[in-house]
Amino acid sequence: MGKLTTTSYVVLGMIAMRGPSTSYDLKRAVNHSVGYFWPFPHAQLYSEPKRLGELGLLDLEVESEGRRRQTYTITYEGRDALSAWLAEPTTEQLQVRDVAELKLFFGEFAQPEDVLNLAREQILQHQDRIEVYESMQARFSERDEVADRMVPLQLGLELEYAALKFWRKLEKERSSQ
Amino acid sequence: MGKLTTTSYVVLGMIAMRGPSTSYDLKRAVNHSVGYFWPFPHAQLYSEPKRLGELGLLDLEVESEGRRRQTYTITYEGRDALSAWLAEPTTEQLQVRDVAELKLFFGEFAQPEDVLNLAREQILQHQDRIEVYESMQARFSERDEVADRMVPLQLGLELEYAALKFWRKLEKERSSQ
DNA sequence: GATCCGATCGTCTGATTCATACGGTCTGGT
DNA sequence: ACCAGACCGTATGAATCAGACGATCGGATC
Repeated sequence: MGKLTTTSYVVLGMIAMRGPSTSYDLKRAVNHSVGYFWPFPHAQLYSEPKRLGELGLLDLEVESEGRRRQTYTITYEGRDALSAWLAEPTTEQLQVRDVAELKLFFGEFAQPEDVLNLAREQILQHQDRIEVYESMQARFSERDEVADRMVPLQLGLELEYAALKFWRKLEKERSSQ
Repeated sequence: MGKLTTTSYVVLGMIAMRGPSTSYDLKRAVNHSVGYFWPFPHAQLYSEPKRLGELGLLDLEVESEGRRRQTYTITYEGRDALSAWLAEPTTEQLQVRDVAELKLFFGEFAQPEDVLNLAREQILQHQDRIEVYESMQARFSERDEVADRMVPLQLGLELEYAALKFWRKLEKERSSQ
């Protein structure tokens, strides 16, 4: 009932980081940062802060002019909850979900050229994503001194590199046959 | 209504690979292979084959002796559906979900030693997982000639290596301060 | 300043997925 | 015969999901 999910902590953390924020602010901020290793639908950025408000972890001030809109601020209790969570041992495993790998796993039932196409698609996709990560890094390092925020992006990037390298190798092997 | 999800194709693929299988067979097979890059709750391995049966993609034979149990076999239609899916372009992105990265992202709100502990935890977890992957690979290469099945495990392994290397580096940096 | 349009913003919905508890069933040991 | 512990299947309410929809805004145009 009053239980906090990982997504709750994303909300708390983002508001702690950014200062007072609206749901839409969060939505945009999440999109090109934390959304890359903790995806969830944006609708939760409207329902979750409301819940956290009721729990006393966020304060809210309504700007009633025009579009109804709430600005959320983190409370001391909110900060406490956040740092308590950060101090807890982390039991959850890194979780990967990738239909491309899946298709490769069942590759024996595909036409060889389908597997090859798959590899080529994946190469392009990973290249794109690497670009995104790198521009994100550039943006962060320009105007941000907090290294911790950049570091997970670094891991995301390395995972992308590993995947890219992998599919490239596969493409090479398959196309030379 | 009659739409197939990615999980449907996991079921189809597994039965195509293994031959006639019960839900429990699938559960065990999925656990230490495909479950690593397409996780889902095991209950779906009971409901989903039933649905696929109704769609004509699986045949089922009931062994009524003792425990009620169904053995599923893939039909020609099932194989067609599977290879059609394999031939489709893959739009879904590689998806990573990792609360450890999340905690690091919000690391500025944690005690420095909490971040260090996090890194140490992660190192152990990734080492464990690497062991699991390697023993899986060994098992596969012993008794299996189909290289495609091994290859995604290879990617999983590389992602784990990247993560391990990353956390090790972090641990080193932080512990020397 | 009236109108229009595309971008911005928030809410709602039903469907799917989820974790996990629970109840049966089997095996082997005493 | 009984028990204990593994094995197997189902059921349930809660959480999550995608994405359609509606409302609101800013500013371009006349």
